[in-house]
Amino acid sequence: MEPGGNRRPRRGPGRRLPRRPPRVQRGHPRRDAAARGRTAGPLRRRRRAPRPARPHSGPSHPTPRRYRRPRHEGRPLMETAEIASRFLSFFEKNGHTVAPSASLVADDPTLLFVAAGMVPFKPYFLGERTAPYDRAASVQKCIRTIDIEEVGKTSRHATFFQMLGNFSFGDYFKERAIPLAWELLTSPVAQGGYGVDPERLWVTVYLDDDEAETIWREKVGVPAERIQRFGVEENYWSMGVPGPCGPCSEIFYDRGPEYGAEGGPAADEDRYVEVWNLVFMQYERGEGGAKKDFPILGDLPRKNIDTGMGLERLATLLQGVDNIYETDTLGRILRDASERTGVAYGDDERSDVMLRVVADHVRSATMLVSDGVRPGNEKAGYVLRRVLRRSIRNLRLLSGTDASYLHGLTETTIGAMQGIYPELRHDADRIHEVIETEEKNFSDTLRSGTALFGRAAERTRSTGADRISGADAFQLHDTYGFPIDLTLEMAAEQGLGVDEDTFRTLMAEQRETAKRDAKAKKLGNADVSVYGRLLESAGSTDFLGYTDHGTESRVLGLVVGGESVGAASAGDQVELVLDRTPFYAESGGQLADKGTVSAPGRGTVDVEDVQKPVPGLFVHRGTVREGTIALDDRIEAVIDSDRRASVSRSHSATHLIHSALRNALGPSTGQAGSENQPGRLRFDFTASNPLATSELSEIEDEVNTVLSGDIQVRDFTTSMDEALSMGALAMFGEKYGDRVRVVEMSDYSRELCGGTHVAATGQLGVVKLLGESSVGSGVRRVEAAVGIDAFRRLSRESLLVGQLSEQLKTPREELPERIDSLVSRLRGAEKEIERMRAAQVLQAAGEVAQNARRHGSALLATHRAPDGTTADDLRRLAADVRQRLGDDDPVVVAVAAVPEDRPVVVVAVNKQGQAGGLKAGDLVGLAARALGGGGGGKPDLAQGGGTDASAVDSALSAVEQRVAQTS
RNA sequence: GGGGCCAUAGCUCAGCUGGCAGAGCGCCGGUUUUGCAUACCGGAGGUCAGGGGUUCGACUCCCCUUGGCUCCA
Repeated sequence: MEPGGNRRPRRGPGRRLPRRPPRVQRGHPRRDAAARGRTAGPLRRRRRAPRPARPHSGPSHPTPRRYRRPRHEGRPLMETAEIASRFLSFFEKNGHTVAPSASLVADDPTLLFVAAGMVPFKPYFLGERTAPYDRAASVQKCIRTIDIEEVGKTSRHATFFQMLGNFSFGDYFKERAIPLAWELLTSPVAQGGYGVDPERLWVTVYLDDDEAETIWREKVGVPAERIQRFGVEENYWSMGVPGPCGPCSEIFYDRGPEYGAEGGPAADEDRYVEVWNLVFMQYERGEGGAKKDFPILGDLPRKNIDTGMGLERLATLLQGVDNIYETDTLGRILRDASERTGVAYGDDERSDVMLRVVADHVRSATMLVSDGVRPGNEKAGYVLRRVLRRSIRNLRLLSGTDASYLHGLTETTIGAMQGIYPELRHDADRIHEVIETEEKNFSDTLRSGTALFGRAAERTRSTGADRISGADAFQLHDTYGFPIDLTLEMAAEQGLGVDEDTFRTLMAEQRETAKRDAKAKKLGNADVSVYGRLLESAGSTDFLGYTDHGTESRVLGLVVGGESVGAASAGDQVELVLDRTPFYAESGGQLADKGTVSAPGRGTVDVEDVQKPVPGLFVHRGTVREGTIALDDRIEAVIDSDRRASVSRSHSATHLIHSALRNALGPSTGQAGSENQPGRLRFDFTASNPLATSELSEIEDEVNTVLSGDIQVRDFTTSMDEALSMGALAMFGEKYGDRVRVVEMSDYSRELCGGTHVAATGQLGVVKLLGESSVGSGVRRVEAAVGIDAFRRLSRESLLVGQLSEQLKTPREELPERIDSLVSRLRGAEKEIERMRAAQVLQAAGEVAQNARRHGSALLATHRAPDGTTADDLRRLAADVRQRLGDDDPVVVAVAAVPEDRPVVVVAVNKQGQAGGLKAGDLVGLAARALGGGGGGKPDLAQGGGTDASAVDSALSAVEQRVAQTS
């Protein structure tokens, strides 16, 4: 850490750095170091020496804000949106289906986010699902946070990026993928290509992939000297599990001699930058220990193509700028951050890094929120929180103030990105709200953290140390979320250091325990592969439950204790996979059906739960009630129809409540989860404030009015686009482009939904909201009873009110006022009693004081108050008597009583008494021991007690003895 | 998934090794009559999140539940 803190990096004359000269004139430009990334070390060590102070440039001359525009003057700049649309139309022209970007939140439970362009297509490559097309192309949003610390320090690390990719599912292979990529890159701009100079392109192929090399040389015409061979590390792809694998071929761009040595990608990674990676899924790989050491089982029956080209990186090259942060989109955000904070870009490496971090993080946060992620303490929400808080922190460092720039920057980000993602504009209000709420939460954290820091600093100084301990710094970070860089900075401001080594050790320890734990958890996860294999052998389960409550079917899979078995017998916990099923598997908040699966004459299974551990596979969990059940058995599957009907009522009610909520709170209210049980439902939604009671009853009223209209409930299947254009509500993470099921209740409610519903809303009977509560920050929950359960509840409550009315002899409508008045009268009466009792106790004070006896110089007053006198009263009495006896002589007052069944004793001693060695605590301890207990307090007033109520008098005389001895 | 912390007046929070539940702001009343939070005096306001335990005695110690904050994965 540098002395003096770094709160205002650009302030202070010594820090001002000269603007960089244009890059071509630089012998060994600083940016090259940045481009070299991780190998270059922390940036601040590469800072140049400051230039002498600039000549005085006149009064009231504002600091010029400089931002280096991309170096493209004189030729048209191809904007990122244009690069993306060219990519898609090129492949569309070549027979590809354009697939819209999937949500950043991965459909795959093993992944936190979509981190590569091929993720949405993974099921097709793995053969889990049949692709609806042979060829596809996409621009895919991606989030990757592993390198979050590198962001801004290198030319290409970002937490959010977009991948251009074309995919072939058993259709074309190398012979077509290679020329297509080349054609798009090199064909002239006027003809829809990117117009890259072919002379600047190099390619690499895998060690033994002669086939690819031949295509490059003969079909494309790349000279042999610009083709290089790379090994497993760079040019071989596999997923680390059995499945497809194969060689890759990459296209590199030569940025020119000023960036490094000649000799192709093998020689210099900074000069030759990777542009496009073509993956040829050619072989089937087997089980293997190490990641690069596995057996090849043979050729894949259907070979696939998966390619990926980083949109930001391509834009960097096509726009002739130095790094991804200076391209049109990120550059716009960066420039905005620079203007808002008043910190010029290009002046100082450290503030440049911060500006880049802000640009990247604000963009990531905006995109994440748009895809439905909310800041939280785990998983996706935590990643979002981290990037948001890092941006706020960096903005504060840059501007040197606590001012908020996030709203404006988010707005700029939406403007910069809406060309590719028009939904951002539509979601703008919600995005702003989420981000600003988090900003406020972070401020609260910082405020309380600052107070805690102050205490830690005080503690440090009081022990004479000059460094805040690592444990304190870690506690601030771990428990209170107070960032370590802030601790360092504030410590420096107070002339203190921080024990960073210990801090790091503690951090490493925490990481270790979390990892160990995650590993232990893996054991439970391992059996997911069982279901993968089942899906492979059995195929997707046919779901008949929308229309049928029972069907004949066949047992295709049987799992006991996580292992596939051939048969199970009575008492076994089993998991069944059927050919087809009427059982609804828990999803979309709707609980699973229950029922039975029986093989006539052989055995019966009670089905308790149904889940889809992998998409498409229904797993029926239950217990074999009698007989046996075996693979290939012909069975009868029947669901519990009453339960189903009840759950369906809840689900339909959920849709009505959803609509009513949106009508009441506005369209930014989104569903955040739900659970439909028989007769009861729970609906979570986004809202920053609690619902007023009046709003709740309005919503309830609206729902019941609508349902009594007995609207037909209709469902149909359509395309996602069609559904959205009809205004159907979709949860986040819904797969775009797929066929979707829509459930509609005339124009009142229309939602994408896979669940089961009633035929008409009249079947719901009545919906009763039971209450509203908070689930977490920004998310609230309503619960409701539906149908007969709702009726019974209302009926019970009505009965209860009747009972109250009778007991209080008050008409029902007047109950609230009646209770109010009863409560306040009761309180008044209690206070009066308290007051009177205290007065009564104190009445004795005069007499007690008069009866004080003298022991030597000391005055001792003892008194046994009547039973029922409380400890509070005894204290008042003792203090009162002590005061009456004055300060002239040493005074001891000992009073005792039995408030309930156990005796209490209080001793008061005045100043002189204490000076003479009479301590209330000691005396009371003496008395309390006589009572069979203990006691304590302060030297002037102490209290004790015991269990033996008959010993009160001897307790008081024990005090008297001691006083007599001492005085 | 695994840790850490917190819950006290309407709000923000103090409350030490268990012994009388507090401050600031806000609110109400009075005096003052005002240059951007006017000053002064007085007052009301508490199931110390809920439940159990230890103890003569629990806001304080232990356990459970609920809610919130936070870190790591």
